[in-house]
Amino acid sequence: MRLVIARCSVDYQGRLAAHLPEATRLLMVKADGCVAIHADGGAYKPLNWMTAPNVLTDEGERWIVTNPKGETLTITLFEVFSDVSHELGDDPGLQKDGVEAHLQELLAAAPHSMEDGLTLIRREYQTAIGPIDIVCRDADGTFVAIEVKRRGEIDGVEQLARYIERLQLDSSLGTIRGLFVAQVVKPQARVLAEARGFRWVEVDYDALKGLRQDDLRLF
Amino acid sequence: MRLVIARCSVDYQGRLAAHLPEATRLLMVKADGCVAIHADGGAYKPLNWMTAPNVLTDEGERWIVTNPKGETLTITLFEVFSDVSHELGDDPGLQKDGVEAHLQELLAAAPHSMEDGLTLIRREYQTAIGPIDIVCRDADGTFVAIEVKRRGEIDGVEQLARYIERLQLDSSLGTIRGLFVAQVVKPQARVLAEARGFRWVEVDYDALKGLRQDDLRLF
DNA sequence: GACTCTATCTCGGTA
DNA sequence: TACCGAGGTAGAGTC
Repeated sequence: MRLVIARCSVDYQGRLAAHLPEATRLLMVKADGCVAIHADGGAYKPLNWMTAPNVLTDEGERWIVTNPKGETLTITLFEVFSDVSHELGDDPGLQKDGVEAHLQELLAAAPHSMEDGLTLIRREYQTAIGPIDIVCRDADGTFVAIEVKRRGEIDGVEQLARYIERLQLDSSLGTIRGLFVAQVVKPQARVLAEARGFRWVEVDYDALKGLRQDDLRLF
Repeated sequence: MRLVIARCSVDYQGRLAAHLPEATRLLMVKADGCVAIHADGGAYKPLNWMTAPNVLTDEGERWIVTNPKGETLTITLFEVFSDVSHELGDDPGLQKDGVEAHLQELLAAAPHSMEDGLTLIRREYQTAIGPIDIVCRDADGTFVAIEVKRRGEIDGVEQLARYIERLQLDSSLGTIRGLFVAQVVKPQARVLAEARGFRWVEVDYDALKGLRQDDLRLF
């Protein structure tokens, strides 16, 4: 990684046209060729950038970055205050915990935590307008389409409505009802879900993790 | 701005939990207090970060960043390779050209490029739930509500559906039909638009710009 | 301040 | 590879 602090102006021509007037900024060049131009505020997005793959031509007082799509980033350097390079090596990467995918996985492994008597049919059930998170069958044998969110808001309910509408058209599953599951279901989402005839349930992520721990201990 | 290159590990506890194992990375601290941790690849998003407002406690081998929402970022430093600071000052900011606003402007100036026989009624037509990008009248005198996107995806179709539903309630415009316009309309969005009874059209931004040039030459 | 929508989104997954 | 959805989305504009 190369870090240059310099007074510079920048022009980008590509998906849009953009210009940065002369000022002092940080130029960051990563090992994979990515270039980012940062000001001293406004995290974390750079003012301007170019993503890999690209080619950096360093003519000293002018850098020209081009990529295969024909986009160009032109940096004109007026004064360089600092220029340091350091080899960082590969990064082992970020370990995340608590995202929607994980929540969905835990729920699929324990459908009863959403509603008594549910049995899993399938995760990521494909339709023409996208996958339904979880499909189950309830105690009466009725199909239940389940939308999982970390935060249950209106657009999640709409998503579920679309899927069910679609399923009714495409398939011969008979009656399908909707179930909206989230760690927190916002008031507006509750109202809309009920208006659409869907049940909604709040689930506890940490309790689910505990459940999973118990499962692991059993086997 | 302070730039530290160090072997470190990082933990974030907040909207989710995340952990970065020990490795060499760039730590960027901006004048407004924002902290970002970058690896030597990947545009332009940091591996981990904390946005302002926050408080950085520098205990030498351990940095603890906390914000008013109760989120914490803990950075443990094992070895520091470089540590430079530089005052950048305020940035004049980015000047952009060529985003959705511009596309909308070009289309409003040339409604026939979306559909033959359209005449412009109004741009940014206000409703209780937000503005409709463009409202036109077609050859038969029917009102047409138009949603403009650079990339036409499902969200945009839903947005159009909400506006039209709202318009039908609020106004006495009679029948209103929807038109979904984008440079690219994704397959799922096509399916949903058709299911909702909306036409969809793909338009060419560069051709529209050419059109505008021609107009300018005429006057 | 709360809400809405855009983005040169980025990033990861999958067909 | 292209497409699609999630995001600690961030950031800008509006009410």
